[in-house]
Amino acid sequence: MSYRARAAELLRRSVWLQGHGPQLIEAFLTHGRIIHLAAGAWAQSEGDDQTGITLVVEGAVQMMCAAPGGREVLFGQAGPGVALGQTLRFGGGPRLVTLICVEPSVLLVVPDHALARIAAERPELWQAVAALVYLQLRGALMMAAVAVALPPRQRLASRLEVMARTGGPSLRMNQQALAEMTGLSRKTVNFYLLGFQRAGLLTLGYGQIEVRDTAGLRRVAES
Amino acid sequence: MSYRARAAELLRRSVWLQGHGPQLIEAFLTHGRIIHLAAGAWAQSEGDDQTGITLVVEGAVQMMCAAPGGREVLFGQAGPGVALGQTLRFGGGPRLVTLICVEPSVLLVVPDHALARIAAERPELWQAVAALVYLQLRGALMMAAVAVALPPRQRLASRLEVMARTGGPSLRMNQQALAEMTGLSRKTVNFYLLGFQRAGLLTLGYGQIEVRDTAGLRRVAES
DNA sequence: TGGAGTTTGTCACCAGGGTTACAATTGGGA
DNA sequence: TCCCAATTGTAACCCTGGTGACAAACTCCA
Repeated sequence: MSYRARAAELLRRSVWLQGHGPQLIEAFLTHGRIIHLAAGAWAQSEGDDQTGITLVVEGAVQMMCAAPGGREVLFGQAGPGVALGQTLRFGGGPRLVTLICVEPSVLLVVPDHALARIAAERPELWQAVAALVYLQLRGALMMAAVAVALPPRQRLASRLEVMARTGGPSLRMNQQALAEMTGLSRKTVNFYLLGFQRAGLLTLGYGQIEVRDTAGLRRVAES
Repeated sequence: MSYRARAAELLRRSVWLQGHGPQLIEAFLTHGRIIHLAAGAWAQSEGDDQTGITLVVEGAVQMMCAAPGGREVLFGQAGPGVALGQTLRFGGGPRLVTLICVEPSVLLVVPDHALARIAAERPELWQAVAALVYLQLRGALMMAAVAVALPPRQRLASRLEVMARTGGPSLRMNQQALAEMTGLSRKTVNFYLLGFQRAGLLTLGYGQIEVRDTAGLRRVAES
C-alpha cells in the first residue's frame, strides 16, 4: 500500500474532514508532497513550504513551540493520523510549531500556496481548515488549563491519558521527554510512573510506556 | 455612537478580518445580536446560541475553561475588541470557553446558525473564522508553553505582558484572579508584583494594575 | 458619613518538588 | 559478540512556593 493511499485513508477518518466530499482529500493528495525524514530530522525546514497542513503518515514527530527567552518547549508527540495546520497568512508572526522526527517518518505536506490554489476552486477548504485549527485549539487550551490548575501527579496522568487516547496505548518516548512536556523533573516523573505501574495503570519499558488502563489514568487526573 | 457602530469599528481593526471587504462586517452586524450583561453574568448561557463568534464591545469578561475533575480554570480576561470563536459544528465536544462578565458589558454575538447563513452567500467567511481560531490557537499554545517551561516569576511577568499588550496597560483585576491564571498562590503573586513595582515595571492599585514598562516585563519573562 | 465586604500586605510553618549525582539496566552499532 | 551510549532507578540535601491565618487599607453603598 503506497504512502499516498495510506494518507488518503487517514484523511478519510479524520474528524476535521467529516462532512466534506472526497474531492478535498483528492486535492490534498494532488497538491501535497510526500516527504521521508530520518530520525532527528526537522520537518518544515526549507524555504517557503514551512507552513500549511502537515499530516503524519508514518513514524512519530515531536512538537516544539517557542516560549519567551528563546526556549523551545516540547509539548507533544504525534503519530500517524495527526494533522497540523499552521500558516503565515493568518496574521503572521513566526511559525508556531516545529516538528522533529523521533523515528524515521513519512509526512504529507500541503504548503500554503497549494492551499490557496485548492481554495480557488473549492472554497469549502477553509471550513475544513477552520475545523482542523479548532481541534488544535481545543487541545492547546486543555493543555494550558491542565498545566496551571493540576498538581504534578494529576498533570502527568492527564498527559498520559491524552496521548494514549489520541495515539494509541504504546507510547514510545523516554521519561525525560515526558518531564519536559509536563514541566516536571525526570525524577518526579519517574517516581509517579512507578506508582502508576504498581497500580496497574501502565507498564514501563526502556524508552516506552504501555498504557493499560486509560480510564484509570483519567480518574487519577480528575482526583 | 451606537454599540453597533462601535462593534463595526472594532471589527474593522481586527487582524483576523484584514483582507476581507466590509461585506463580512456588515453581515456580522446584520445577523448578530447586541447583548447587554450585568457584572457577574454568564454570557452564552441560553439555549442553542451558545456558540459562534462573540465580540467584546465594551466592558470586560473573564474566560474560563473546563479542566479534568470538573475544575473551571480561569485563563484570561478580555476587553473591547477581543473576539472569541467557538462552535459545536467542528467535531463537537462541549463548549470550550465560558465567559463571565467582571463588569457591565456589551457583546456582539453571532451564533452558529447565523454563521452558516452568512457562509451560504459568502464562503470566504470560513477563511476569516479560520484566521480567528488560528489567532486563539497561537495564544493558547503560548500559554501552555509558558505554563510548563517558565518558573513562577517569569510566568507572571509573561502573563502581565501579554495582557498589557492585547488589552491596554490598565488591568482591572485582583491578585487572586492573576494567581489563578498563572497557577500560583495569591501570596506568591503578591510577592513578585511588589518586586515588579519596586523595579518600576508597574504600579499596583486596589483591584487594578497599571503596567508601565511592557518591554521590561518581557525582559523579565525572557530571563 | 459610617459600616460592611473586598482586597492587599504579611507572617510562620512545612510539604513537596528541584538539583546533583551516581549505579544499574537496556539496546544498538562496531 | 562486545562495548558504548542512552535510559532508568535511586539517594541526600536544599529551597521555593503552598497553606492558613490575620491585620490593614480601600471601595462602595446605605
